[in-house]
Amino acid sequence: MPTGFSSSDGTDLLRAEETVRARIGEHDFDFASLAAVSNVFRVANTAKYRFERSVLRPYDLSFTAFTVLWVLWIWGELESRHLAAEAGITKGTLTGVVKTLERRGLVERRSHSADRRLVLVAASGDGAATMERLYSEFNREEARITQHLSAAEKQELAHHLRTILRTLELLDD
Amino acid sequence: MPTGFSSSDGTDLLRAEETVRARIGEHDFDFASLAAVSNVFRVANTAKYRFERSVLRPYDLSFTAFTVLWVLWIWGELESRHLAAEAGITKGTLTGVVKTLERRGLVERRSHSADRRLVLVAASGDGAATMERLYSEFNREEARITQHLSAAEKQELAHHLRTILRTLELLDD
DNA sequence: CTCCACTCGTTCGCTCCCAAACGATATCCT
DNA sequence: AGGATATCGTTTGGGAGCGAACGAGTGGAG
Repeated sequence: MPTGFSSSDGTDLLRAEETVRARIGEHDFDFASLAAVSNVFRVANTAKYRFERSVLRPYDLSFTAFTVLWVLWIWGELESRHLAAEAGITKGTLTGVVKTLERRGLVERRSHSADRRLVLVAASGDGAATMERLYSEFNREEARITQHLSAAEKQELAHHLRTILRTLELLDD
Repeated sequence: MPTGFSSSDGTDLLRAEETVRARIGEHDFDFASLAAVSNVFRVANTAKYRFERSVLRPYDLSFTAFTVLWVLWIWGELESRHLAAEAGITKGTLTGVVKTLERRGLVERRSHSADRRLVLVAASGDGAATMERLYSEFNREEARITQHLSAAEKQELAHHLRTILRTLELLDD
C-alpha cells in the first residue's frame, strides 16, 4: 500500500535536508529545488495511485490506458507515434496499451491508405461513451484532491509547472 | 520517446477544455483542477524520464531503485514495510527492487532478531558511497529543471503540492 | 497451552515501461 | 529505375508496479 511517502508534514524533508547537508556539504546543495521537485513526484505518485483505485477501478482501466483513451477522445483519430508522444509513453509501450484497449473494444486501429507504415488509432463509439461518463467522475476527483487550494492557487500551481515543462523541453538535448 | 505530452504551450490543454466543455457541459466541469492536476502528472512523467536517462543512466539505476536507496541513505536501516511506504511502492514491489539492489551490493538485508517475520534493509558502504556521488548530480539536475523559477516560486510550488498531499492523506478512506 | 486472528515478507499473474533490434515501407539520390 | 537511407510500428528482454493468495511467525483469548 503506497500511502505515498508517508508523512507530508515535512518531517521527512527536514530530515532529508539535515542528512544531505551533513553528507554533501552546504554548498552544492539546493534545498528549494529538492523540495519543489520531490513534492511533484510525491503528489503524482500518490494521486495516480488514488485515481486508479477510485474512479478507474470500476472501469478496469489502468492510468495509462485512461490517458491514451483521453487523448483520443480530445483529439480524435491520431497516428501511433503522435498518440504515444501525447500520452507521454514510448511507441513500444503504446503497442501493448492499444492492444489491451482494442481487446476491450474501446479503440479501433486502421492503417493509413497512402503511407502503409502508419497506423491510425481512434476511440470507438463505446470508448467515447465510456470517457463521457468516466471523465466526469475523474474531474470531480481532481477537484476533490485540490479542494484546499483556491482557484488562484491552482492557477499559480499550474503556471509554475508549465514553466518547468517549458524548461524540460528546452533542455531536451 | 516520451517527450512528455508534446507541447507545453497550453495548446493541448485549451483543446481539451473546449472538447470537455462540449461533451460534458459547462457545469460539472472544473477546468482549474484539470490544469493543476494534469500538469503535475506531465511534469512528473517528463522529469522522471529525464532523470533516468541523464544522471541515473551511468549508475544503471531505475528511478525507483534510486528512490529506495535514497530513503535508506537518509533514514538508515528500515523495516521492509516502512521502507515501502516511504518510497511510495507496495511491499510486493519492494521485494523485487531490494533483490536488484542487493545483487549489485548496494543494500543489505537481515532479519530482526526478536520478531522473525521482520526484514531490515540498510544501504551498504558501497550504497552510501554511491549515493554521495550520485545525489550531488541529482540535485544539480533538480536545480537545472527548475532554473526558471525563483526561490520564492519554488517554495510556493512546494507549498501548494504539500497542501494537496495533506488532502490526499485525509481523503485516504 | 492451545487455537485463532493478525501481521510480516514473498510469490504469482498480469500490465506497464523502456531500449534496442527488426521487418516493412517510403523517399531521396544519382 | 534502383540502391542507400530514413521512418514507421512491432517484438523482445528485463525491471517495475499492483492485487491477491500464501506460508511463516506472533500474540491474545479462553
